[in-house]
Amino acid sequence: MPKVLLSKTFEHRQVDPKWYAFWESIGAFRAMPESGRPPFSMVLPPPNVTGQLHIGHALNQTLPDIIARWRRMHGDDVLWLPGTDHAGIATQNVVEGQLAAEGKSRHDLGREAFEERVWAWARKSKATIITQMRTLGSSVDWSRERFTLDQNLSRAVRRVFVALYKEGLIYRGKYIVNWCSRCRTALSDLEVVHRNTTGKLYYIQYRYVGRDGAVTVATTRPETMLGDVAVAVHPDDERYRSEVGSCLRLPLLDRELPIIADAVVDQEFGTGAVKVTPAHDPNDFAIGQRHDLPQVSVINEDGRMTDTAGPFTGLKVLEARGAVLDRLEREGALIEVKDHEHAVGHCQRCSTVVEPLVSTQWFVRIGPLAKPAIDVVREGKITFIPENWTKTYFEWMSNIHDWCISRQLWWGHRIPAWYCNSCDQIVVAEEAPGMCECGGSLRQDTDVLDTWFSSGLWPFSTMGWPDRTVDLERYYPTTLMLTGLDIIFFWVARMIMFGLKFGQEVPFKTVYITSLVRDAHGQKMSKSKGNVVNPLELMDEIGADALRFTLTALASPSMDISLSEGRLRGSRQFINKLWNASRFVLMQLQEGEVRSNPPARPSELVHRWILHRVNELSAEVGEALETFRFDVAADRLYHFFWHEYADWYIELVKPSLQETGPEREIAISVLLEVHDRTLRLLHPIIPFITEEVWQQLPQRPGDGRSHDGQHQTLTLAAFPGPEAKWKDDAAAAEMTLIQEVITAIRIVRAEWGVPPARKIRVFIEGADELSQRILDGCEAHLVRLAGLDEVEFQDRVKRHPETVVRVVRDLQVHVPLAGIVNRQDEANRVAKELLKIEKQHAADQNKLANPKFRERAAPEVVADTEARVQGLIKQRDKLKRLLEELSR
RNA sequence: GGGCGGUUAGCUCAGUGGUAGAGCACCGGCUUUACACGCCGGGUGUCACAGGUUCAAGUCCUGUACCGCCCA
Repeated sequence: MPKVLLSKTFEHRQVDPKWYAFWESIGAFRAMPESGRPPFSMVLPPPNVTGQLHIGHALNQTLPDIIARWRRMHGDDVLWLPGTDHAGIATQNVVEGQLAAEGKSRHDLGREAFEERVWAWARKSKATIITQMRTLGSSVDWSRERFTLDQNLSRAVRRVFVALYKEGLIYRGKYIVNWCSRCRTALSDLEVVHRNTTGKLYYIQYRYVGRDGAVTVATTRPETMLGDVAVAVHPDDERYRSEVGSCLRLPLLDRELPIIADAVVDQEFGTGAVKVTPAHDPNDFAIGQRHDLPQVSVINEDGRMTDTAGPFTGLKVLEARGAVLDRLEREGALIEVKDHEHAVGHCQRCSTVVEPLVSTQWFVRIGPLAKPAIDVVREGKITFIPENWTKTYFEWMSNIHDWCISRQLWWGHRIPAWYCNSCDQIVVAEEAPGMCECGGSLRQDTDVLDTWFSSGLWPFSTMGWPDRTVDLERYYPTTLMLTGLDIIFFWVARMIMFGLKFGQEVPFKTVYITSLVRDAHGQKMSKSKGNVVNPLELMDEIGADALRFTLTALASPSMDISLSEGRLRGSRQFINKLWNASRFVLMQLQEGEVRSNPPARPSELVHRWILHRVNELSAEVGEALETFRFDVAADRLYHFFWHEYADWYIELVKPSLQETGPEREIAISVLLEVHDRTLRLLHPIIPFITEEVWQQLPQRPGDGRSHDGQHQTLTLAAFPGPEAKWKDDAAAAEMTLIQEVITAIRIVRAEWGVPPARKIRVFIEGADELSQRILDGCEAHLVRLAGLDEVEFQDRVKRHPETVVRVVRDLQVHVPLAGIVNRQDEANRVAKELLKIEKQHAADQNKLANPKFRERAAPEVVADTEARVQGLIKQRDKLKRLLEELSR
């Protein structure tokens, strides 16, 4: 009595959560520092608590999960440490948006209540994200979950801040920064996104002081002229050389401006003379420092004009621009206006135009941290994959500026600096100091740190640093960093800098950079375009495995992923195929079927062949994963499972499964062996369905034991590697011949419309001793898979006018089709094939006729070509004879 | 402006200097009791374009066009 154990369709909605809960309950994903097994660790940039995971996260969870599961099956002690990031400005913005909807601002709540509110949101978001990660199947160690604002992680932040401050690598000062007037905070360079904008270039005339004549300057931001303190020209510019040192009068405000020479001025831009506004332009700020110019601030932190702006005080920047232009025009100082394309900086989080302005902030002196971080990559201690990201990394790291780390936000790590209310002492300390040396009371800096300050510490702060913990000793440096390209600067670069500085070592050895997931037509997903794919909805529809398989199959290096419907459908169908083939296998088992090992070398060709193939597959998949070719691994597995194992092996083995005795026993043992191995190879990519099936297969007692020895799980079963004993190239070659003969007969049937149910006779001519032996042994297979009632081998088959003949290598396959075949049509078909063969033959013949080819091509290539030509000649001659017979 | 990547079948993409491939879609035929999310058969192509290197180029080099990303 066969036992049917699997439902007719794969119910991912029931199956997936069941196994995730099981894995967690047996501690399958827990790192075990005392295990003595080789450690493998990943601490990846965590998702932030602004909301939920998107499809890009699905990719960046799936790929490391494949690696983690694969390494775990190899017996490594895997630590994949999960967590979430507080994402200061982003999360604050989300909650502020919610407040705005209630008609409130954070100031209405006050700092403490607001922080409470953000915490509440963060907890909610975290819960959502954790659910999503479980749904995806991420095999992380939840017992070690961290959040960037956890107590210990905050302590690590303070420790680092204090240490860098003491070393002079953190300083406080008044410099020009990027300012978002909506978020009311400073931003780092990375938080400013540049968008090409068509604006205007305004030409404004500044007259000389005390004499006739004028200099025209060009600017895209005329309102900043109110803060001008000089006009700069290039020292080599002949047009202005003699004017350097003269004075100009600033229109509207009558301020006197010297003409200065500075090599940074671009002679090609505008008139070659530029206004200098040190308080509102980073380049001008630098010029101002070189020439000891004053800073005149005319825009304040609200984005309005300051008192210094004279008649324009209180106007918003754009209003001021209009008003300034009006006045300039009336005074005849506005000479010309041109369209001008340029990049305008916007706040990454709220898209407000960023205002460069001078402000007192905290900075990290980045040079001394960047240099070693560049060196370790140059020395190969850290490798980027794909390799070309190395260049991007170098490019950015070599042009890096001091990093503004203070943010005027309420959500984040409060800066551990205190100011004395009595003197101008600043106390920087890990814990709140009592009072100032002078006895004065202290107040803590109200600002928080840039989120990415804590990002840099993530690989080791999560492991307990600054304490010397067991985890830190064992799992740091981590083995692999895997993340998106947009994270290289925010996280990866900072982790390398801080890792070297405080972890004493590189934080990871390999950095795998994933691609962007786009929509079906390669468009970037965005809410405004409405093409966003929600991974949870998608998984609900097709299951996590189908989504994972799709992402994996498309994850080829450096290529963005277009999430095409066709690919998703293909994966779902593959999962279905896997399910049904598994059902078939289980249906063959008897109650209490015991798992026995297949014989070392079965006598049946099909068994030797499939064992050889699954063995080769193990090698290919292993190698693909070693080299991060996720797409190759998925492709090989798909092809093997469907088009070798299911299409051929299962079909070929069916009769043996109906038998009793040794024939069936051997067939079952091979079938189970191959099925089991394939499930293991597939498991890292599609964990749920493979575990569901594997649990139903009879197991060897020792396989996949959980850590406590109480359970068996595919997650902890050994990942198959290639084994010499299964290698059998002869079986592969013999099987190919069988497949070619069967296919040839099937083609004849299809071409002549022979109904599948109708059995036909076939004569095979010209078989040598070897192929005769092979085919003889597989006669039953030919009969079954080609729909025959008889196959005969003859040295010389008598031609019959209504027999179709196909040439397969040295063989001629005769298929009598009396009453069906049309001689003329068949003659045309043979003529067509002959033409193709002759064309190929001519091409190869030409090659061989070329003495240079024989001289310079690799000997194997020449030999291959010669062998091919011999084959083509034989085929050609046979086809020619056929054609003659048909034309008679 | 600088850097990087891409252009291969209708769509989404692999491709190691040596006879152009996969999935989906499509066409023809099938209730072959694991699977119609299936089975059998079918390739539908100027490998963006122009030069070059080579016995041999989708693959290497140079340039052009278009698309995209990053940085300024």
